[in-house]
Amino acid sequence: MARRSPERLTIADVAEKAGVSLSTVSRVMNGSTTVDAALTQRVREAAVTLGYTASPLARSLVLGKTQTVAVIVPDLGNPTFQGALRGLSTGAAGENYHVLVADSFEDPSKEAELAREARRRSDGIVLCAPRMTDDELNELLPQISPAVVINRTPTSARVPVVAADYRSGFAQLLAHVKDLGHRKLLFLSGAEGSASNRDRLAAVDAFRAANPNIEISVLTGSVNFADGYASADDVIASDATAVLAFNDLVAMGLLGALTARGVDVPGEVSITGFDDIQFAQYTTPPLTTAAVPTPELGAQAWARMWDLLNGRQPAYNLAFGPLVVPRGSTGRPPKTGDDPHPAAT
Amino acid sequence: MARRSPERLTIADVAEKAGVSLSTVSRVMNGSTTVDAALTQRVREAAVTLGYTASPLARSLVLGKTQTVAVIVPDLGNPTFQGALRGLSTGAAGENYHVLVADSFEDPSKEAELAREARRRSDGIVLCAPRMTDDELNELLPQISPAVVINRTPTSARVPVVAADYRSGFAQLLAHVKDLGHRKLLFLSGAEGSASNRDRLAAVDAFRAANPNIEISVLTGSVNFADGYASADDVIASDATAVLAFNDLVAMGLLGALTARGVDVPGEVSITGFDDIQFAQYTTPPLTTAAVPTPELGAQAWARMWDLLNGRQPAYNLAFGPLVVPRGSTGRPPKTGDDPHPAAT
DNA sequence: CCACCGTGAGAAAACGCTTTCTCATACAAT
DNA sequence: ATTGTATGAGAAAGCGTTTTCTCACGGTGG
Repeated sequence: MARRSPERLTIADVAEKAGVSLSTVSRVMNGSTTVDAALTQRVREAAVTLGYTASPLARSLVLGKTQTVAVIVPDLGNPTFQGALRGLSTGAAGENYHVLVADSFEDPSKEAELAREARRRSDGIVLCAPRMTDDELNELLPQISPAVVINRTPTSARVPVVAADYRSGFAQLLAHVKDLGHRKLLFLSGAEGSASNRDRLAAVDAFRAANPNIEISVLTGSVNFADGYASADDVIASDATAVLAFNDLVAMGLLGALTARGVDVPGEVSITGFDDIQFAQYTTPPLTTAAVPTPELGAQAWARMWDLLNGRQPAYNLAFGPLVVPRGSTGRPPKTGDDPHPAAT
Repeated sequence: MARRSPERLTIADVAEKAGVSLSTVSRVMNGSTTVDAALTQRVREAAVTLGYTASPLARSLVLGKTQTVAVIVPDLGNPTFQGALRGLSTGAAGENYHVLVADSFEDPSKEAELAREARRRSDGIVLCAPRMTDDELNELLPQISPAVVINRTPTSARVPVVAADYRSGFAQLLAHVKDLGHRKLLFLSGAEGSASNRDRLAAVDAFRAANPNIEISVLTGSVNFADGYASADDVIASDATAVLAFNDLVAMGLLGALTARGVDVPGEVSITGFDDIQFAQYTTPPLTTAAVPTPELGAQAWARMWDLLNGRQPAYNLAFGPLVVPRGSTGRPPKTGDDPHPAAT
């Protein structure tokens, strides 16, 4: 709240100074035409010399809108959500909207309450809650409407969705390593029950069905650097020739650990990430990954929120098809005797 | 604002259901002891069955506080501010405070107005405004009090400051490359007038005075990847053997460009960054840099804001002395005939 | 010349809460 | 029995706006 020591400036002060009633000042400030030109002028001057601006709080209370949207993210440290936040913030700023941000710290049990509370302080919610259950989500969404959901599609609630198509992106990555000749794959999957993880697993299942001769094992629970780093031993123990990490963070952690152990990438093991965060191109070797335009995700989320706020039918749901960016971390598998399908040289 | 379609639930509804007056409900909700136990119970039950929670807006208006702090950052895409935002958000969440975030897009002319507007919607401002002039800052700070400033020290206004000591950090980096034997240095400086850039320049000046035999040239205006990448030609044209980039982003961009041109790092040119962002250790070669604990910066900023909000004397100002993390991107300079002080082999 | 109407400005209600003020009740003290 | 004092609850006054309602004024038409 603004300082109250120098007696907060109120609309009454302006009215007094201009010699008119409160109502007239309000009318002038809100651009009502039904005010005499001379009075308008007087009020304007009074407001300027006093340095008056209406209290957003009082306006919000009577107008029933806060000029604010809230974003719920599971982890502010995650580049994906940073990108989305940035895109959203840019869009909101363009319409003079403010952004309230809340970090749920990957705790699905907090997300709903966080969202409800944030909703009361804002005009709408942009929700990134990959780990919340479908039931919770379906129950929550009607309560916090208007809402826009990022990176998952609620089963029942009708709500605008902006997402990266993790399934198709992951399918492309699988095809990429298959084309390179890998026949023994390992997927370092993310958090159990995370929506985008389910999408990746769906791609794995489809791939398995289509390629019975290719073996894919799954190791679960890797979402960040440390997890990737810690998985190195398991990766080595499996004798997979290609490891598909849940995301770039995991891939980079794994890459670091493997390099430290003297494992050659991609000579002995190929690694892929996901997201194409700004830094993926600077690893050693540069990381093959699937590119997700996160700021655009945020921008599109804002576009839909803006439609909603203006009572318009929001634009179509959107799924960005990630593009595979082949870089140095993937290559042909090492030639070993037990390769059932040796690549033609 | 919450939905008004299903007739927003108000304190009057609870009062009616419990058969008491509004005042009593309010007293119960705010933990006043002067309410009969039986009534308290009735009110509690009514509130729960109705699912009532007081409107934060109305409370804010009458209480004069919003339970919200605002952060102004110059660029949400910059890892330094992301880290600070994260640390701050964590601290605020711990006290049930909310965080409003505004991105000034590196535009100093917007920062002041952004801060003033944000201040009116919050109880305090955490300001990262490295490029605002001292005069503007000194004028602004009293208007938005309580405020905490990150990464610069206002000349006149008395305000808590939490900062990384860029000068000492940069001095250490200079010493590091000097010790390696470099005698011809290049500083890719940041935005003219940025506070943390001035600090680095101060370190350069002191270093020059102390080491007249070492040549340091300065190239100005690099703050991100692209700038670093674009500076490659200038870097090659200067025949410096060590380049100190403004920050890790610039260093990584430069590194990428030099690698692409076939320049050996650190064989031909050594490179240092600044900040030690999470990704600096994954470049090729890993980046020598000075580590700044950005989340801690945010956490400490919150601690001071919290003191301020509670009318306490805020904790001492804090300057984190960054630590040099020597990695692969720096090494001994190449031996050339014109080296006046060839390193002993 | 009077009734009527449009124009524009002030008074007052509303937004949903907190808190002070006021008052009724009950109990202890004289 | 009567005054005094806790105790606890309701009435009402804000907090700073917007907006509806009301009304005064001056000009037009009959």
